[in-house]
Amino acid sequence: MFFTTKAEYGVRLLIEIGRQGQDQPVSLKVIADTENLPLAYLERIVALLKRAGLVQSTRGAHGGYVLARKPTDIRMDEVVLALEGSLAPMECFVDDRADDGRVLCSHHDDSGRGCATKLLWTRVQVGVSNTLAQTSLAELIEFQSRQLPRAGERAAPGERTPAPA
Amino acid sequence: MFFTTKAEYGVRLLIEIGRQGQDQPVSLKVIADTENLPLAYLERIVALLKRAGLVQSTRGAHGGYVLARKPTDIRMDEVVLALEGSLAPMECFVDDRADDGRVLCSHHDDSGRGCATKLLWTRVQVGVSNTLAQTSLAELIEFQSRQLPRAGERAAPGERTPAPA
DNA sequence: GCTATCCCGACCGCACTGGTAGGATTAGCC
DNA sequence: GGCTAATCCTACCAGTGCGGTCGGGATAGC
Repeated sequence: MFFTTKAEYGVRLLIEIGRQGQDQPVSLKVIADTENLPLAYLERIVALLKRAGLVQSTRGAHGGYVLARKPTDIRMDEVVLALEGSLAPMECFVDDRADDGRVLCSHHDDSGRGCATKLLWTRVQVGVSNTLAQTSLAELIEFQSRQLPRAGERAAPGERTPAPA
Repeated sequence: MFFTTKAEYGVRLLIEIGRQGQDQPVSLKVIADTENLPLAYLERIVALLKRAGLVQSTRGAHGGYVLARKPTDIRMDEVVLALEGSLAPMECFVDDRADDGRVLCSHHDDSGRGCATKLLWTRVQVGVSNTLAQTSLAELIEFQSRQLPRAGERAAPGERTPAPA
């Protein structure tokens, strides 16, 4: 597994904000309750989303968070990048370059050649990035709403949707 | 970053075995020296590759490892899967299912519905898997050989290939 | 002023990663 | 038969980051 719960919780946060926050801000407490997630931890995660300009906050009573943009304009590559800090599939591949732009690859810096593994990880990173970019928050909100027809509603016990392949 | 050095070192292992081991087995010592990697650690990594049937070993003096198949028949999704244990992008997504095949998702097991995040991580996993599957060991060996024209040879000091975009 | 909420830094246990140590086993070779 | 080169195996260890908690400060509605 390579993404942490930051990505999981953060995406859920956005989905819930999108679903419940049409007109007024959504408090973390509500989300923590409905999603059954630790509030204090969510606070730290939503800070990442705010820093990335994906949500806006209102302080004080009846405060909370709203999406900074329309859900159709929020792509998941932005979101995951904000939450995880990087989409690089390998340590030696995170974007810390030398001043001249050369990529530092610790195990080949003596020869200075482009390593074959770099080719591979580049392809992976591009693939992940493209995949995430092709999913918008709006799509996930819509998917979620199909699963739970109305906000707060819950499936009747025993009536479980068969896993959609 | 989400792959560990196991994947990095393991892929390099295979490349070196493929490059140097046309006729005779390649010892880990040689690889550890040429790639400047810790021998004892490589031992544990190559064990993963052997268990997955990607390499074969010969014990004793002049022993070492050879590829179990032609490099063209070794796809990187197999390799990374063997090394990392899983390609699942999320913990709640690793393939440990209930007996009936239901996927366990810890945060939604009370409602039992497919979560929207699952949709997202599924796409990512398929994307990564496809990307890796489209790269064969042969391609990486060839790439590496272009960088270092002959085995053991090294670029003249100062003559550095410009990073191939 | 009370309370709900965002905000922020410190702290903490745990698991895993990356790596080491030491030895057992196997096999070529003189 | 010994020496040596190599695979194999288990245990160990330090560091780091993850997931989570705690306490408190700032802010705003009522």
